[in-house]
Amino acid sequence: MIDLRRLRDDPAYRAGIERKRVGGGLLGRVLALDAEQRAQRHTVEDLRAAQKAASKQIGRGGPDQAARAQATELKAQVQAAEEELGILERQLRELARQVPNPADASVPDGGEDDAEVLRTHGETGAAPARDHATYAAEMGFVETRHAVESSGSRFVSLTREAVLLELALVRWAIERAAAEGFTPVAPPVLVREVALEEAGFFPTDRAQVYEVDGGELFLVGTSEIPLSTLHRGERLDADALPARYVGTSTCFRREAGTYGKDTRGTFRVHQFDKVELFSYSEPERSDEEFDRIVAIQESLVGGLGLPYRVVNVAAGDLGPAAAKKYDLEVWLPSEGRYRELTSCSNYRDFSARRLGTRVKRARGADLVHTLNGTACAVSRTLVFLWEHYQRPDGSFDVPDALRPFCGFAAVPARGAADQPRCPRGGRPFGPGPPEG
RNA sequence: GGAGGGAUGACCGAGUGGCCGAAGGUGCUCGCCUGCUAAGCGAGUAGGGGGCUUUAACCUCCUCGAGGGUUCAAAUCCCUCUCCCUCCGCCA
Repeated sequence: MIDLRRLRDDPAYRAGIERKRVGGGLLGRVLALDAEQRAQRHTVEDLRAAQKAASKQIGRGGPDQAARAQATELKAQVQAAEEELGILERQLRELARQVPNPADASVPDGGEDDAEVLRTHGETGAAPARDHATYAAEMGFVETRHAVESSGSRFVSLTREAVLLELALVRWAIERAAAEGFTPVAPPVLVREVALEEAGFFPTDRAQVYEVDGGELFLVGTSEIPLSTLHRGERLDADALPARYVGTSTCFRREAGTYGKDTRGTFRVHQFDKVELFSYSEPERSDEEFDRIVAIQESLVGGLGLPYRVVNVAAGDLGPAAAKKYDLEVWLPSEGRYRELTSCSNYRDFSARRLGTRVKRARGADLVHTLNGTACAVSRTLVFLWEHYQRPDGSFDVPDALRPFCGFAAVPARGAADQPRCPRGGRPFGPGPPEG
């Protein structure tokens, strides 16, 4: 939710919203309704003050039929005025929640193709013998046929060593985040609508989430949602900030509107596990916190030895809640281009306003800023590992960072004939021979 | 799944129709006092919205889990919802 007062008083705030390609007229209608609503509020409050005063008089004096009749009349007026106010408030809220968080001044103009490359790290290489999807299938790291039969397209089973790699990635990312002061959380993956709404997802992203239990609950697309409710309705002491959490959960996304995109492999799937960083920050410190999260992301992606670049996402591609977003894009050799692996967003006070999460100040309390960033999106990370860590002989080399967490250093090459019909197909499951 | 009890300020806790945004206590802040500490004494101490405004002050409305209702008047009565607790049943 945006700050209506700033919208009306602060031209820069409004300009930041307009850079997000807000449909013409929306802001004008919001401002007009806002003014109307405040005027009506004034009317209601005056009437209600009169009614309360009259009511107090009755309480003090004895039975007085005339005073009661007058109070009854005032009551009717208050009710009528309140009804009008209620209508205006609902209309205003409905419109206001369509207004996105303004883009920061440092965000480039434009859309998907206008991200600004900030820095590049690591050497890009030639395409491997097999792309990630072919390789994963050959190695028996994924099972797609039966997963698709039982669940549909964009569902896969991870199989054999890939399962241990997944656990290793999750464990590694959580430990790294914990070492940076992030408290581990394994939150619920089913949430009420209100949680999505307050986290800044509804109404815009409604088509992206799965409904469960007749619409009572929703499967989260990211643990950011339950993490954002951790301090809902609280006023935090300044010394409790920044409050940092690292969540791990399965994430569910409908991926509506992506027909035909990234249909091979596990690059884009409906269900995946993800480790997510989330910070609550004092407002004046959130830029610092943002840089800190990005630094952690770079150390994670860099720690896997993947060549990446950091891009400053353009205003039109930010999404409603983010004021600023950096993506880490990793080189995908088979496609010969950088693809998004992680991203970090500063929501400023946009979701804190609905969540009611504040920090105590000498006088009063201010809304906190919330930030989130991917630590490790497992299925997509595996895509990059499968291309960057397949050796010429077809074996798979486990990145050094993960070896202590998965218990093997390599997986021997396997051909098409080596694939089990299913994971329990009578073939030995387990780590390959120790490296060296 | 069935039956009952509960949710009040930073915390504990009183309050069953008006003088209650709310006793008392704890905590916290400031002051006093006492070699230091502890104790003691005095004062203060909710949040949010709107108006006005440079800020503050001031005015006003809302908030006693959430939403709705009754009433001139609701923390208090009624309804719905959420959450917590106890007992019974069921399943691990």
